[in-house]
Amino acid sequence: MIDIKLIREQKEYVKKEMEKLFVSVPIDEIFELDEAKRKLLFDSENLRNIRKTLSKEIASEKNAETVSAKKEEVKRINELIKVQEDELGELEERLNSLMLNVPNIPDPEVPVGKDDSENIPIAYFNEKKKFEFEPKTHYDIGEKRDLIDFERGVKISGTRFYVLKKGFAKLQRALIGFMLDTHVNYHEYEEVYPPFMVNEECLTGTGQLPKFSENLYKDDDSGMWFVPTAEVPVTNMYRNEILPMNKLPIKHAAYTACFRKEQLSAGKDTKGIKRGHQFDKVELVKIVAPETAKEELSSLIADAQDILNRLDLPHRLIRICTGDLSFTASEKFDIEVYAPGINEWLEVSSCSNFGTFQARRANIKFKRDNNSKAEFVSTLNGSGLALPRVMIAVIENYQTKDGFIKVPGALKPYFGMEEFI
RNA sequence: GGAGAGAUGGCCGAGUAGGUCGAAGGCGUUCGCCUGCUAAGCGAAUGUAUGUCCUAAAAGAUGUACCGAGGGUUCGAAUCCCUCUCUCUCCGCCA
Repeated sequence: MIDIKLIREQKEYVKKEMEKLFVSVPIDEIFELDEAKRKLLFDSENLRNIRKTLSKEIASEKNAETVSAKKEEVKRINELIKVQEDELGELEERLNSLMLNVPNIPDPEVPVGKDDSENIPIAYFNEKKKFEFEPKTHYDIGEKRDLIDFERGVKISGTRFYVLKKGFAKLQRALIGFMLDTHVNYHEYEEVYPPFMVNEECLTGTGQLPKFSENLYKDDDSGMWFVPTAEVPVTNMYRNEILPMNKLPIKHAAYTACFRKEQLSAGKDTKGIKRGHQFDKVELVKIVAPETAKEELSSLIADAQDILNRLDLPHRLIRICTGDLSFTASEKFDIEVYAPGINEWLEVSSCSNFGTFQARRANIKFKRDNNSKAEFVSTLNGSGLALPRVMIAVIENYQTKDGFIKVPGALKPYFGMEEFI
């Protein structure tokens, strides 16, 4: 949520920023609702003040007639208050629901562009590998060697589910361990293992709700939601908290499964394990003082990239333009890894700075010292990394001519004596 | 799932014949004094949200709300009533 005061005091500026996002946002309507709300609030507060005074007078008044006269007066005032506050409640509800759908304001450095075609690849890392043979796709290798079972995945769950077997199941497990270990041992993140199911406030707090409910799984019985990313439970660990400055920055690395409905047109991205309803991910989450957010974003990106560097995988960094920013982000970079079999750049991480946008929704604050007032923190996160696509990259980049996978050096400790999958 | 107890400010903990309670007291914290330094002692300050006035802004002044959440009774509720949530203890069940 953006600060309503921005709309109140700099309406035209906010409108211009929203234009950069190429979305239509009812800023004028919000502005007017806010005006009306404040006026009503002022009036009803004045009435309450009068009521309070009268009530106190009743308490000390001796004369019975005066007492009952004043009681009648307060009753009349209460009726007025009731009318005003009903209206106020309605206004606030409308205002709030509109505000919850206002996206974050982009950072000034984000290039203006209408959609993903205007994202900018800003750097390439690690050479693409040269093959003396035509590299196969991960799904060809997986099916041929019985390392992925797509049919049984569909049988037990449905479309876009698969079963990893043997070496591939182990590879995923090794990658999870490797990623967590790297972030904890070399990048100073604190590992957390959060619930995979959360209450509704969490999804509102990080901004998935109310706008994106159609992409989330929910258990109607308990009212709990399956996490679409570890960002949700981990950021919300600090919901409604005021953190002391010396706790910041908080850096967490968390493994979770992620669940998304991914209501794509049938046939898109259906091959392989690139996009499923359930996937594993190691997520990096930071809670920081606002003035450090931009440098923390840089180091977060570097931490995510480090995984790919240690695996020696070719990848590139993409700067996301305004039109392709996610709802909650003020600035975002994607990391894409190259997979030679399917010949695609695959998004394995999306690193975002949310500024105070999520902190406002989730009410996460900090105090610079004991006497200073609480301010909103900035939150950031990025995948570190998404498992299926790193799997694809490892499988396809490390394949041998005869369909085996050479274990990358960084993963050796997780494979013991095995050199090939 | 069954039975009982409870939910007050950063923490502990008063406060039920409803009124002057945003809330005693203690601890902690901050600032000042004192002291060779530290401790002790003394003094002061110390919640959040939101509105209005003032200001270039901050500061400041002032209003309102908040004693788990929501609703009700009343002129008036932390205090009474209802619903819900959570925590603790005991029993049952279970990986």
